Amino acid sequence: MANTRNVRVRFAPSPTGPLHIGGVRTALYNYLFARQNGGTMILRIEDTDSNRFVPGAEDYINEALAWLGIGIDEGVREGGDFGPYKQSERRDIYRRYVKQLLDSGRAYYAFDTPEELEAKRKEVPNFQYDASTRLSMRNSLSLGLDEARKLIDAGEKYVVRFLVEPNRDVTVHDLIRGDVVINSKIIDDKVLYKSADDLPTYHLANIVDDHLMEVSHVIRGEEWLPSAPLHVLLYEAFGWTDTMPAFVHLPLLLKPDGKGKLSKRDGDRLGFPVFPLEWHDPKSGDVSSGYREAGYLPEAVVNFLALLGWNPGDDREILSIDELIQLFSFEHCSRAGAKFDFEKGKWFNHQYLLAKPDEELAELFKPILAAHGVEVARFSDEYIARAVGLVKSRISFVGDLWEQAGFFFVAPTEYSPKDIRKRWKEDTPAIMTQLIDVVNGLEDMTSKAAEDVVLKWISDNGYHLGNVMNAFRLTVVGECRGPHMFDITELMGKEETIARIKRGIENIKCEE
RNA sequence: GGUGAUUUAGUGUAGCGGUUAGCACGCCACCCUCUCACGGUGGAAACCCGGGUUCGAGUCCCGGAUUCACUACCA
Repeated sequence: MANTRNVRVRFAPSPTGPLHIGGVRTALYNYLFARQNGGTMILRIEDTDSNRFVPGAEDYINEALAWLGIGIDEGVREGGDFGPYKQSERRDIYRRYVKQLLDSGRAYYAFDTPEELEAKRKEVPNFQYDASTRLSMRNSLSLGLDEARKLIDAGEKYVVRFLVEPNRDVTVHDLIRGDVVINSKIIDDKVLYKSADDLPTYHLANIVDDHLMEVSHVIRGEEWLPSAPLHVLLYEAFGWTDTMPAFVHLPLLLKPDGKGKLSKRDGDRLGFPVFPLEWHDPKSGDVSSGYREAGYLPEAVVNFLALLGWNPGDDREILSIDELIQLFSFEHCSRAGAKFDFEKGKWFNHQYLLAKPDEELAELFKPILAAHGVEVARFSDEYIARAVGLVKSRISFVGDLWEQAGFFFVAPTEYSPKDIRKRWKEDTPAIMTQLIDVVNGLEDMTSKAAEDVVLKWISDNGYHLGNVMNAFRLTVVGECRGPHMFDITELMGKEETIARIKRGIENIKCEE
């Protein structure tokens, strides 16, 4: 049944902080699958833990998904026929279904306090609230329903627990892992609802919402695999097995070094972002770096993330969002966790930067120029775009543009000592003085034309090509690197070129 | 501890009984070259271990080990 239904998937984050890059990938896979099948992508906010609510987190999620181009069809902002899409606004619904479970004897009231439970866990090693222990606890099964009602009427706080029958093999059919079978005896009587805040826990809310929202495929992280059997049991208890969604548990994103799941802290520890957008923690005031602010292009992040745990089945790596949508499949999802490789991410960004039109990169460069005190208006769009075009093969991030192309906008005030030592000889100032005349006499500043003249002058005078060219470069760029020399001078023009050579002669002192 | 998942170069992965085990990032060398890049060429580098099945196993089966996740009135 589930296979013939309309594809409806959901991304269901908790607003407990910034959206983690692993969560972004889960959202992406949901999105790709939805688009591929002409389905619906739902964004559901799972805020059933009132204690962990973080202001700003929901906005962050929306902004991050929007930046990455992960479109949402139904959600808090988008609306839809299956709302509300925020769990804290669905209390009435959950109450109704909790009652259904209670009435059918599939759940019961429990009065044990968190303190009592903690004490029990200390006292009994590996304590589990289940068929073997529930009768020794304070609940409507051990106390009797009448007694339980009295306690509730007296205002005692309670929870509703799911009654799990032991010793049943529960099968979870996972689209990338096959059948996973586990025995129900290792599942505890999970808390489904807490009277203290009149809210369900994840498990209940999740199943009810997925059912009501007619979700066809549950695509989520592998950390949910152990609780999937519980979810299957819940679908059974509700009598919804016919329409139970298909399960897909994605491999986790792991730390690049060491062990374990990629965590919030790894970013700043290892020097790369683990969040899509920069995040300012409202409580601690801490700032965590984001891909957007680090100069990543959203298409590159999407492409990189898509390939972490999935492949198209061939050697292709640079894939547009449309290609990803077309090619995505669970069959080609890997099963093991993927270590996050920052270097590869950098390479992807580089590829996308190379492919991006110079004019677009120029627009991204302008604010950076301004931030460095450059009066951007003094330069034409064309000048900026051409400068960007000359250096983009050597950048990984938009932010690298300043380092690589800054000299097009500000003449060097310092010169690389290392390069001076290597290329600025005793006779260099004299040769540079001659070069001024040569450049001044240039009728055509076009790269090739200028190159022909200057190179001929060098060879006619028997000068050392490398030394002269690098000294020239030193005066114009400030160090011995950058694009083809005559591409630079073509763009800068005769006047500026000569001015820089003059400044170089005055300011560069050879140190023997 | 228990349960489940997992396992091909440093990393991400292809492979779906017979391949010199492919690709990409990173690394090294050379070429290009006025420099730094880009690009090109080449190189080092992998089937977790042990049993089986088979003429033949990275591919199938069993056992072990590994790593990861879960084991909350968190998701």
